[in-house]
Amino acid sequence: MQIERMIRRFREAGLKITPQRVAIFEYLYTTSSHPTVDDIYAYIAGRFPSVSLTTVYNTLQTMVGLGEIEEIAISHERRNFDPDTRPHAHIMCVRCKRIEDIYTDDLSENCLPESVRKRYRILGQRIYFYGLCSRCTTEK
Amino acid sequence: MQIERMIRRFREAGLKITPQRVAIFEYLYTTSSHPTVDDIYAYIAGRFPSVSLTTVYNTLQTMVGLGEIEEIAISHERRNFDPDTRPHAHIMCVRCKRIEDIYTDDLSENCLPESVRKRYRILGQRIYFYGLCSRCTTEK
DNA sequence: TTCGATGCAAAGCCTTTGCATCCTG
DNA sequence: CAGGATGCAAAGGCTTTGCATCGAA
Repeated sequence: MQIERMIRRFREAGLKITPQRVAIFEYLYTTSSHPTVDDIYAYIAGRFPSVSLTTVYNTLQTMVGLGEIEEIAISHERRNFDPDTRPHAHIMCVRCKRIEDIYTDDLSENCLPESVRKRYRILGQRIYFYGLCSRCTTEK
Repeated sequence: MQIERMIRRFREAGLKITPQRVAIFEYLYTTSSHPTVDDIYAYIAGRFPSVSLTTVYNTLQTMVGLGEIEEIAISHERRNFDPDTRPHAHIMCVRCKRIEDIYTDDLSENCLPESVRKRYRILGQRIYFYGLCSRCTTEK
């Protein structure tokens, strides 16, 4: 299971397992969405009233560093995290800001011309779509 | 020319043409890069020492609203703007943060499955690549 | 002359930093 | 027991807001 995996991952990296960190793992891997720092903080604070934002920031940064979660830069308004590191695209509704995963085979690595590819060591890729979801198209 | 075009665009939209705004147009359309708010502010301030950040923010927001420039969300660290609104991708060096344009025919609209497409009115798309540029690979 | 645009200062967010204390390993 | 992790408060950036003044049309 994902949570056990993260615990192992942290241990192997010489990092300590704290109840706060475990709670963050739990939240990340049992929520289907793409939580923000505040989403995570709100949840953890429900279980550890004394938890600090600092801890949430630290842990998320550590997990990003381990390559276990990814930051989604789809919007400057918010910083969302994605515990699913398989290559996939995202679509955000510009009105309700909800983010949805898009899984597809064609992730257009191919759109990278040779001229660029030979001047970079490619480390990652992101594909974002923006639109109005059906709910927001209807409302008002 | 681009600057004249923007002036016309603003007039048509019932907006006023001020020297500050013209200076912003000039900077945007004579710089090949992907400036941040501060890049733009620094330039304008060189010509209008009294210019305020507020004016830069306002004008950029207005231009985004008119669809004349685009915000690049490739990084949460900075907010970059792109005066080139033709569909194209970007690649950022994760070390020096430089952003480069990538023009290519295959912009993988196709990677959007029917199941998603029918639930959204698609408004835009962004493709970002992350890598290490040759200069940064060599250095240090 | 009018109403939008500007500039300044203050307020607001979000994120990071410093440091003493805590607790995992 | 040692060193990493936590929590708190303060500092820092960036962006927005409010408001009086200015100036394009």
